[in-house]
Formats: sequence, structure tokens, C-alpha cells
Amino acid sequence: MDDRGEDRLAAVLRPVRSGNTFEEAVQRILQLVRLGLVPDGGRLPAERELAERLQVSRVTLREALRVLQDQGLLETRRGRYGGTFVRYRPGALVGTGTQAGGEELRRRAELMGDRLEDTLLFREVLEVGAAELCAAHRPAGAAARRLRECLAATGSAQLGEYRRMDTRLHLAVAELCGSPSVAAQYAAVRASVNELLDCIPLLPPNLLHSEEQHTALVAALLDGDRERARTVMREHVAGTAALLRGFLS
Amino acid sequence: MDDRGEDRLAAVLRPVRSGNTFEEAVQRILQLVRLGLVPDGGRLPAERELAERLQVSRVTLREALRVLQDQGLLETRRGRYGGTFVRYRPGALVGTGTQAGGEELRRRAELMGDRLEDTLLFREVLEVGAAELCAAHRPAGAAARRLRECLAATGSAQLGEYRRMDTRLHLAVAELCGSPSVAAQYAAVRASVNELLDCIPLLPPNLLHSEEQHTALVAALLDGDRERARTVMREHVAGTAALLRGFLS
DNA sequence: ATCCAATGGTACAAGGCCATACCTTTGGAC
DNA sequence: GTCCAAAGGTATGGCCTTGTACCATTGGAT
Repeated sequence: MDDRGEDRLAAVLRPVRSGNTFEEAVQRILQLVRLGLVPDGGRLPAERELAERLQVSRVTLREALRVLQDQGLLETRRGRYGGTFVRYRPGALVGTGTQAGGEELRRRAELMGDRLEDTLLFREVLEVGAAELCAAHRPAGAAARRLRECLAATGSAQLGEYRRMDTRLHLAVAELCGSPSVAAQYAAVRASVNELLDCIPLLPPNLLHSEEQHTALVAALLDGDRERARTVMREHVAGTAALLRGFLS
Repeated sequence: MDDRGEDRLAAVLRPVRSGNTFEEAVQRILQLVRLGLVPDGGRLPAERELAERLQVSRVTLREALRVLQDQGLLETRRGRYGGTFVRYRPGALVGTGTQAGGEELRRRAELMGDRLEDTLLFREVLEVGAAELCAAHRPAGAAARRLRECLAATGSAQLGEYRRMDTRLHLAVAELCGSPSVAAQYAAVRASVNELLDCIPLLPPNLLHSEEQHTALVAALLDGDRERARTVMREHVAGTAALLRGFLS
């Protein structure tokens, strides 16, 4: 051994399970909601399909759904054309000054503790890396269409739908970079970030700036300009990180 | 829903478990070995400590150790100052042309299938991102010492120890970037890469080139030069990826 | 020579998770 | 109005995992 004190094995010797199977299932369903992949009022895949895809027994999956029902986040209807429906309106941005949102934000940030900094750094690595890789692939055809469609959707989104559309665009970049692992990790990390972002109001000046960056990003991606894609994404990410840190101090 | 055919939920709706608990424990122990964090002849932490850190029952952990013992990768001795010891000599580089190694490499690459490309891309994102973040932190004090020490160790390593020291340097960068998640993901992905690299011979010209890049990398990191750190790391990673792809075609 | 602490080895009962099968509800198709 | 397919709701038996306690072995300390 050549360790002296500091633990060089920490990166490997960490828990193999982050909780019960059903707790992890809860987290995954929460990701679907926080990422807006299933919008308010939308229907989740059927229990049998969800269980199959998460590789969890239906019994366990139902335990997870039960928790989220009890929190009022999901509603179920029986019978054909029934299913599990999302009831989720972030809407912390209406009728609140920066006070109320700030309270909740601090509460949630407190809960994340040390993982907050980790999350923001990890996000930067994934997102900037994905942008560069995506540009390197020079998206064309269906990929290019998807990027353009996502960009247009952010531009014409209602205020209440902006975060959802923003998430959709970023997730598209992560998926188009060619590495499923990057996409999966980004989905998880972005769900955490959204949990915080949902607490702070969306101000028009920020939104405009964000849209300029989105436009520049997609242009760089379609041009296959790696350096520019990376630079634009880095600034964009730094912007939201600064926004969060600002509200937290 | 606005999905049309393609599955936008795939990044979230993936298995919550990649296998049995004991299989995942096996993978973690294998990581320790493949990363060279516990060298040949070295002793693993005691069963009780391993179980604690992996958050796995000792029974399950012992199942995992048993598998690796049966493969001859681990040996156990009872009694005080006993323990579980690593018996692992990559050494595919002695007495083989590129033939034998190429066989085994292709076999292992086949086994990884689609995950190979994913692994190489994910590695690039993590490694390049970690380098940039690490430089942004301008490592000083203990961090700077650790980088210099790791660099010196690669420079003076025996041929049989070079890959281990190389891994140690890269892992140090990932850890010093400030995000435990990045370090953890990198450890996993690098263990996979090492499984392949162990099949191909280490040629002096490649080694020299690699060492030049290591030196430049550490210099950039200590200078706090983000762009340079990123560029050097990108070329370095592209080098080993090209090496692998070359042996595979 | 004895003791002891650290390590691997073993046994058992409780709880978690799963596969499977079946029941109940619902609304459209006919 | 009847039927049926698709969805949620329920029950059972078995394997996996855990927590806990205890046994066996070893080599240094005394």
C-alpha cells in the first residue's frame, strides 16, 4: 500500500446501492416528472411496461408509485384508457417575490448538502462534454431536425413551460452526443438541478439571454464547430450556476 | 405525449439494477484490481470493512470474493495479519507478438459490444472535463504535490508497472477536479478501458509520447491553464482510443 | 508458554424483492 | 347491449440479502 492517510480507494469503495429498490424506483419516476418528460396531465407508461423497463417487479414498482400518489404527485385511474397521470405544477414563479422562493431553495439546497457542489460540477463536465461531442458528430437529418425543433419550442414556449422545453433541448444534446451513459447521467443530474431551479422565478432578461445562447449553441452544433459549441455551453451553464449561487447567498 | 416513435424516455427508464448485489460487488472488487489500486500481492481491506464501505452484507461480499478466488485472482489467508490478497499480473506484453494479444482483445471487445463506443465517448467527456475543472481549481499544496508525485512515478516506472502508474495519475486528476461523481464514474469507466488495454503490448515509442503528454498536462494543470489542460488531455485520450481502434481493425 | 486481537469461516432467522397467476374496473368496438 | 382489451389491484410461494451472533485460525505481545 502506498496510501498515506487520504483514501485513494474512495472512488471505488462506495455503496453499491443508493437505497432500497423501491426508493430508487421512486427517484426514477421523479426524474420523469422533474425533467418534464411526462408533462402535467400526461400519462406514465403502464405499470407492466414501467416495471419491465426499470427491471423491477411490479409489486415493488407499485410501492414506489404509491408513495408519489400519497404526495399528490400522481393520480391513477382504473380501466381501459386509465393509467397513472402526473399532477405537477412547479409554478413557484407566480405571486411570489424572491423571498418565498429563496426560502424553499435554501431548504432544498441544505438537504443536498455537499452533493450540491458535486452536482453543479458534474453537470458542467457532462453538458460541456456532450456539446463538444455532439458538434463533432455534425448532426444531420433526423438529429438536426430534432435540435431545430427543440430550439423552436424553447423560443415559442409559455413562461410556465420554458424550463421544460429548456430541459428537453439540453437532454437532446446529451442524447445526440452518442454516449448513452452521458445521456443517462445527465438526466439524473439535471433532475436534481431542476429541483432547485423550480424554486426561483424566471425573469425575462435572463430568459432572453438564455435564448441567445441556445440559438448560438444549436448553430455551432449544426456547423460542427466543436470549440464554439463548448464555449457557448460553458458560458450557458456557468450562467445558471451563478444564478443559483446568487439566490443562495 | 410528443414522442414520435423514438424513445425520449430511454435515458431515465433503464434498469435500476445492473445485476445481483453480489455481481455488483464482484465488479467493484474487480475495479480495485484493474485500476491497480491494490497492486499484485497487495492486501484488500478486511471483509468487515469492505462490506461496510460497499454497504453490502458480509455474507454477500464473501460470495463475491469467492468467485474471484475461484478464478485465481484473489487468495485468502486466515488469522491475524491474514486477509485477502491480490494475485494479478496483466503481463500480456511479454513474449507475444501482436497476434495473441489481438485475439484476446477482440474477444473482450466483442463481449462489450455496443458499450465499447459508449465507454470510449464517456471516458473522453469525463477525462477532458476533469482536466479542465482541475486546472480551474489551480491545484496547490497537497494537491500539487500529489500530481507531481504521480507524474514522477509514471516517469520512473518499470514497464510492467507503467499502466498502473498511468491510471493512478489520471485518477488523481479526476479526484482533484472536485466532483466525487466525476471521480467515481471515471474509476468505473477506466476499469473497463484497462480490461482492454491489458491485452495490447506497451511499445516504447507510444510510451515516450504518452510521457510527453503527461508532463504537458501536469504543467498546464499547475499553471491553471484550462484551455491547454483540456487540449492536451483531449489529444492524449484520442491517442489511446486510436490505439485501441487500430488493434481492433 | 500464554494470551489476545484481528482476521477469515459458519449458522440462523427475519425481511425484502421477485415471478406468477388471477381478480376488478373501465370504456370503446361491434 | 354485449363483449373484450387494456389498465390497475391482489395474493402466494420462493429466492436473495441482511443482521447478528458465534467459531476457528494465526502470529505478535507479554
